[in-house]
Amino acid sequence: MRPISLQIEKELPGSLARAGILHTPHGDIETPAFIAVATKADVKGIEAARLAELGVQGIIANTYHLYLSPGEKIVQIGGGVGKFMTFDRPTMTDSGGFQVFSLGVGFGKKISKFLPDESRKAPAKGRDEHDPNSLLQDFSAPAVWDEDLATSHGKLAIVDDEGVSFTSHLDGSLHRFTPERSIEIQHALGADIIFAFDECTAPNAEYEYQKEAMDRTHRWAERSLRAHRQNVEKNAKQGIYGIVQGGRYADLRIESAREIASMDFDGFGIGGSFSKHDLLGILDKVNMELPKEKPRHLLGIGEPEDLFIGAAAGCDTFDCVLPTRNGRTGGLYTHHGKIQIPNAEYKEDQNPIDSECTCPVCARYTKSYIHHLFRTGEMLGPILASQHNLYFLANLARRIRESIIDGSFEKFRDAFLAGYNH
RNA sequence: GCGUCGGUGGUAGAGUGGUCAAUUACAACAGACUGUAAAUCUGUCGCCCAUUGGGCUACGCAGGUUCGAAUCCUGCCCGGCGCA
Repeated sequence: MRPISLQIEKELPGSLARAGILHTPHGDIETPAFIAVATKADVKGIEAARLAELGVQGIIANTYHLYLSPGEKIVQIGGGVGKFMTFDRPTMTDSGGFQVFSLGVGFGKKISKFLPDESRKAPAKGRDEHDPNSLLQDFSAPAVWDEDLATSHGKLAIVDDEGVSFTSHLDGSLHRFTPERSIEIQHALGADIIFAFDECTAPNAEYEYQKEAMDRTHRWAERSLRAHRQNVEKNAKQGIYGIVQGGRYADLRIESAREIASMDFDGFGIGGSFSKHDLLGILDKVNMELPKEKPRHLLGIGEPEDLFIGAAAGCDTFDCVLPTRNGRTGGLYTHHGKIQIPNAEYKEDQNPIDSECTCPVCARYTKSYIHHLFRTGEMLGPILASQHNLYFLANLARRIRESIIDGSFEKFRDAFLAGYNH
C-alpha cells in the first residue's frame, strides 16, 4: 500500500472533473481542495490551530526556505514539518524548483507567472523597466547577475545538468541543490507528499530553452524518484509527485506529461509558468496524459476563476500564496469580486467583508473595523484578512467539490463567476 | 520696547536670483500581487485644458530692485528666543 492514494468518488460526465478523497498518512483530503501555503512552516499570520476551522485540509511548505533556515535537521528534530508547526493534517513540501525561477531567472525583476491582462494595460508608452507590468525583459537566460547580492561566483542561481548552484538570499552564502539533495532534505522535513526537483522556467522563455529545461526536469524527475525509492523507510511514509513542465508550449506540455506519467510517481504536480490564456487550453490536454487514478496538484494556482478551470480539467489539489499575500496587503475576496479594504469607501461600512461568507471573521467583524485596523497598521488587520481569504478559497474548493458530486458543477460555476465578475 | 531668528503645498521639512508648481518624508487617493527574498511594490498627489504640451494662481501681507524673485531690499502682520 502506497502512502498516498486517491479514491475517486465521483466524476463529472463528459469532463475530466472529479471529486475524491486523497488518503495520506496524516489523514484524508476531500478533493478538490485548496492547500494553504506555509513556506517557512507557517501559514503567514495564521496559527495552525485555526486552520481547521478555516476549512484548510493541508499545507505545503518549502524545501529551499526550510533548508536555509532553520535547516532541515532542526525541523526533523521537531518531528517533521507537520509536528514542528503543530499541524496534524496532511502536509506537502515543494522541492525548491520554483526558487530556481524566482531566485534565478526572475530574480529582482517584477516578473509575474501570469502575463498581464492586455485589456487592463495602459496604452503603450515607453516601456519602463521599473514598471512592474512591463514584461519586456529577456528572462530566457538561466542565470542573472545581481549587483547587490552577487558574490565571488557572481550569480544567484546557475542551472547546470547536475543541479543548481545558488546564493542564499539571507547571507549570500553558496549552496547547491541536486535532485538527490532536494529529496534528502524533503525526507528530513518529513511531509506526507514531496515533490521531484524541477526547473521552473520563466513564462516567456523561448521554445529552445523551455525544451532544454523540460528535458532536464525529466532527467531530474527520474533521479528524484530513484533517490526516494531507494530510501525504504521514507518511501513507506512519504509519497512523491513528479512535476510536469513545458512552459506555454502545448506540444512540450503534452510531451512532458507523457514522460512524467511514464514514471512511477504517486501523483503529479503541474508546474507554473504559463499564461492565463494558455492555462485554459492546455491544462485538460496535460491531464489527459496523466493516469486517471493518481492525484494531480496544480502548483501555485489559485484565483477563484482558476480553481474552476483547474477542477474542470481534473486537478485535485491547488495551492497559492494569494489568499495570504492579498490578505496581508488589504485585498479581500468577496462573492462580488476582490475589494481593497483600506480604501476610503469602507471607512463607515458596517457590513461584514462578504455578506454571503460564513467564515469566523465575517461572523464577527465589520468592514469599518478591519479598514481601521489596516489604516492604523495594526497587525490584526492582515491576520483577519488572511483568515477570511483562506476560508474563501478553501470553501470555494469545497463547494466545487460538492457541485461535482451532485452534478451541478457548471451551473454553480456560471452563477459564481457571474457574481464574482459583477 | 530693543535685538535676534523664523514664517514654503494636508503635516513635517528642503530650497536662498533663472534648470521651481517647488527635493524628500509622512498623510491622502488609487492600483498590482498566482509552487512567497512581499505586513511588499507601483502610480497620482495646486487649478484648468491637452497626445507630446499649454495656460493660470502660488512659497505670511503690501510694495520695490531685476530681463527674471520662494530666493535680494523696504514696510507691515504673526511666532520663537534673548535683553530690558
